[in-house]
Amino acid sequence: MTPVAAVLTEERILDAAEDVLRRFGPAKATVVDVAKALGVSHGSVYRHFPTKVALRDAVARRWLDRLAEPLDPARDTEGPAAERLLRWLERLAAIKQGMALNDPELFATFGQLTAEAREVVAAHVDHLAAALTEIIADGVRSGEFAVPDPVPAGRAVLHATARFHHPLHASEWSAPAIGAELREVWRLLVRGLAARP
Amino acid sequence: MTPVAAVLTEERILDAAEDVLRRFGPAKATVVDVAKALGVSHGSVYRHFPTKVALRDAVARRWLDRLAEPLDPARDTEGPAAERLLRWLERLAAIKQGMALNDPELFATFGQLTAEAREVVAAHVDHLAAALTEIIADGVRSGEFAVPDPVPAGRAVLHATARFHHPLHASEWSAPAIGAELREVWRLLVRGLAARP
DNA sequence: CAGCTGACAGATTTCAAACTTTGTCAGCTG
DNA sequence: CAGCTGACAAAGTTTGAAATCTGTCAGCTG
Repeated sequence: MTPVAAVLTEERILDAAEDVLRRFGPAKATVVDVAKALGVSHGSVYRHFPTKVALRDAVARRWLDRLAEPLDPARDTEGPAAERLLRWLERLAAIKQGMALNDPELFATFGQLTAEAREVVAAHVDHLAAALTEIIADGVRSGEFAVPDPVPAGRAVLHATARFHHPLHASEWSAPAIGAELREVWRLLVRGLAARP
Repeated sequence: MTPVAAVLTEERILDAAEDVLRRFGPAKATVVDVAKALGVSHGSVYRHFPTKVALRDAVARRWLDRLAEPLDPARDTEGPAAERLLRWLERLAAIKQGMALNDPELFATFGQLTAEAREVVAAHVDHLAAALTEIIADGVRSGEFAVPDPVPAGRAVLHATARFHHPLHASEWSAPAIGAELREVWRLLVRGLAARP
């Protein structure tokens, strides 16, 4: 919708594609729409991205990276690891649930990529599991937690809380008790991670 | 396919409807198909079930009950509660995963009912949570577990293992590591349930 | 007269033809 | 001559008319 005559960079294409996805959703967005928004022919878009799928993946990658930024464990180092873990899980849930509310079409795109088991989503999941592993390893270092290996523990915590952040469960997030349910699972998990006295 | 002239009971209609659902799936099965299989007009089916949805729910109810039978905690009382819990979770996962493989159309019906949040599925989930609560309460009685209230704990364990039995996650069940992942989550959960020395 | 039938209205689904989109590439253009 | 265009084939989607399905009910039948 802004056919400005400027160099056609990957950056500009991604911006336009994200906008088109946000407005039309994954089902209706087309490469022609993206080209139209840039004021070029759709053939030009194919000079920068080999397929529509590659373009969509690139949009998702950028956008999942942006989204995961506030989940860097280095950003919250106050208090016991158990509490940092709860805050992290609640932040993740809030991010996903907020996206589902405020950006339903981009969220639907994310859901589709997850259903298709795209590599970009696997990378995002690995990133989240690594953040959990970091918090758990930190708890082990301080003597608060005692697990043989923080890596599978991190993955297990992510799996055990799938209901609260996995896009497949989005329809369950409107239940009023969902926050209490997350805390109940967290309670069990931190007792499981905790060192014996 | 067996137009035997006999009394038209709810039982016989449910049998026929289950068969039709199994063969055609939730998307293509019609009330006319069910009537045809019974050798009656579709109007007759409506004398016994008010709507197609009610008929489908009744088939699902009967079939979920049958399916949950081997999950009665009274059927496995050997050994520590922690191990009974693992066996129960593995049995649940095996039942769901086996159904997805052997009866894909009925499983798809179940998935649809879950997505639509039908009451019949809520009852099934309550039943499963109650079974978990029973195993946990048993562990508390024997001093093996120490939780303030086994009821929310049972629900939390069911939620934390959603990835391994919830129909939304069916596509993830073909991963070879899925069994190990379940045991990893279980390990964390039983440590969380366990009494302090 | 209890239980089934079959005709019916309105809603939903199917199907095939028309149209749109994807991905390629020969050639134009600044 | 790097980068873009626009015409094209194959694949996929939309559309609307025809067919089917759902749910009702007056009347038939054993």
